[in-house]
Amino acid sequence: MKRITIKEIAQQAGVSVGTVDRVLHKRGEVAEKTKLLVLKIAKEGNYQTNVFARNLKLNKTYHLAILLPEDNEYWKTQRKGIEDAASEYESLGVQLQFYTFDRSNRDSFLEQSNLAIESKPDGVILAPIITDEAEQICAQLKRGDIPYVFVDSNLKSAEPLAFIGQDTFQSGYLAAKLLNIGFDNGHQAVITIYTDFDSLNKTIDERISGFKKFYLEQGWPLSLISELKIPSGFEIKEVKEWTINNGRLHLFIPNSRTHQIVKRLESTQYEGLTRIIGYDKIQLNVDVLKDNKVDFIINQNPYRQGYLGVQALYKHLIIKGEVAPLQYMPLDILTKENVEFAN
Amino acid sequence: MKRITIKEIAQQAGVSVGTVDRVLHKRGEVAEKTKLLVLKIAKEGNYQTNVFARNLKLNKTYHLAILLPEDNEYWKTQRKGIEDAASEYESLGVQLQFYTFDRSNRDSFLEQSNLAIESKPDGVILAPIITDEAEQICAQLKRGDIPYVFVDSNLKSAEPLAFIGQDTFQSGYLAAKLLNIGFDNGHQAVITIYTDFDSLNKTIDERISGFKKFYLEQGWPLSLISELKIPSGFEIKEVKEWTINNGRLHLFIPNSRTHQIVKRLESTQYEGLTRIIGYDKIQLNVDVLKDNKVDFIINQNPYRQGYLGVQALYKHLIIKGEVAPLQYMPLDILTKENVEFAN
DNA sequence: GCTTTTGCCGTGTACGTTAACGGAACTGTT
DNA sequence: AACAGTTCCGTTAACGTACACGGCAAAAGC
Repeated sequence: MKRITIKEIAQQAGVSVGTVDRVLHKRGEVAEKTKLLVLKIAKEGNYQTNVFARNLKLNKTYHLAILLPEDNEYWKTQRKGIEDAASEYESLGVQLQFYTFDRSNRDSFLEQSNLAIESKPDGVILAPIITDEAEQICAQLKRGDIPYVFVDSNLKSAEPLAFIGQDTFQSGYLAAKLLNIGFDNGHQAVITIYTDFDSLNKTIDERISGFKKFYLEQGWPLSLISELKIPSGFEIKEVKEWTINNGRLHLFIPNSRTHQIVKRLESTQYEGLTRIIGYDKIQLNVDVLKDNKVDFIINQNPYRQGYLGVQALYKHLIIKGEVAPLQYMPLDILTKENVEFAN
Repeated sequence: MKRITIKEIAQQAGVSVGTVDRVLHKRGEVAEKTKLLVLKIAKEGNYQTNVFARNLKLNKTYHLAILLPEDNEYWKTQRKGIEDAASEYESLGVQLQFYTFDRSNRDSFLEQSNLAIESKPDGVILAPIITDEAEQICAQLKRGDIPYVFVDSNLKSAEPLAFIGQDTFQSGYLAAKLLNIGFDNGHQAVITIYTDFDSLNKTIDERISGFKKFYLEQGWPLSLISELKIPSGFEIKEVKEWTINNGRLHLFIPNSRTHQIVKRLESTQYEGLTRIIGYDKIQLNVDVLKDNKVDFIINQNPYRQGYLGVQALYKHLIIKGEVAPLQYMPLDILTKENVEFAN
């Protein structure tokens, strides 16, 4: 299907390209009658603006502000995806500006957000993990008509251009299932929680809720599930006590510190049979996975999240096309056997 | 980092844009001395051709020939990914032309391939599942300087612009692992093979090899593994005989017909305990997965394969950027719990 | 010496869109 | 009738690249 140009529209309508342009851009100053005529011809002629011509003319560089933490490999991978996407789109005028905040510090988030906003970006990618403050910031962005994309966590009320991340509740549900494959009866499980770290985190809560839901649905008593609260500088002596009845233990680690727990189990020379599941394909977790010390890792595809974040803004800003508002990452199950092929 | 334009290069070199253009396009007719000067300035000025300007000028539509089978949902999903990608890139001049062949018929492949080549496409996406003929075709494409991308299966010798698909061997290995989770000793397994269908298929062979490798590595006797050859219009009476010793059976279905096998098991009222794994997230398999009649499905991400195939050619033809030659799909493990989030 | 060939280079136009600018035609006011 | 204000529209110059075309000089040919 061939596409018509504004010049052709102008010819057919008996007006000039300037008029056609005013109609198509809703810049006013055109008689209702001619406006309708132009629109009619445009529609019939399958008019779509030529992306190349538009961007050549505008000759704009698109500044994307990236508002993320950087404290671990998960976030670094997320950044890597963003950088790779940006370098692909570099020739199309996409440029990045990173603003890094400390996710245990609300003020640092606000400070960096304000810096980002002051830079008057064309689009923003952010992880709204500090919810209240993120809502404030998004309200500001909305007022300034700056599109923003969420990665990692969602904040439905803030109505982002797109959310890119995982269904955390369901991932916990899946974790419970995987821990119980091959066992017909409900099994004892321990959830490890870092008191100084996970307690502020909605994501962790949702994973745990999903985990419990599985036990409920199976008709297993929730008393099977214990929560091990771990303060900073922890010891896992308590693990032994929880496994006396049958010597087998299920460990659900709802954050990315699986490797730490495993190391601790080793140092306390725990010998009961265990099945362990954790989150995030960071190198230390991959190591323990390959060593058969962890059975499953659920991957959040941080690289892809970052990549898709940039792509969403690219589509919105440059192509001016539709963007899927909800882009759920798959609930990737990683084992020793397939971890090499995960991204 | 700002980018220089050919006009600026021309100015600095004291020549005209025409000369700069001749240098950059290696069209000759320019003195060695000025050529070197121009290249030097271009390099120092970080020259990159403006994608918008180039494509506006060229005003080309890029015709991609898609050479795939269409006999089942797997291939249809693959096509869907291709179509979606193409519609995203439509405004950039990407157009598709489908050529559908019957994968059990060499001649139909050759016929469609030749049609595709005669259409003088700018790029080709194909599944080289009929290996010998595919090599012929690729040789022709190479002679015509037409870039081609492989999806689904690879053919290393043909040196495609990119291969996009799964490591089939490793996927079989993974399947064996998943079937044996929770069992410390080697377990009896049955592999189902469609004699009229799978026998020509290299992919199936590799999956089975990978499956066996797992047993070997565990030190389990290969005699545990039986192969059930299924002719057209099959009956699965034999299944019962293979499970008398302990009543538990592992089923490995190395193709996408898992749902058929399950239906047969039901109709023969087989009551032994089974764990079943198959391939491909087609609706019928999703149904039996959700019904708890199948434990795992390994997904090949056909949608993503198709999407990435178009993207690879887009990058090569329009952006003129680098394309990763080996793009392995993750070995996606699907269960009842996460199948909704797979793509 | 002249013409012809060759090597090298500049000019000009077009691709489709955008938006500033200016101007014609019309309306309303004094 | 003169003027200002409003509404509507056309003209034009970019944006950076690609390439056809023509042209000038030096080298080659007779």
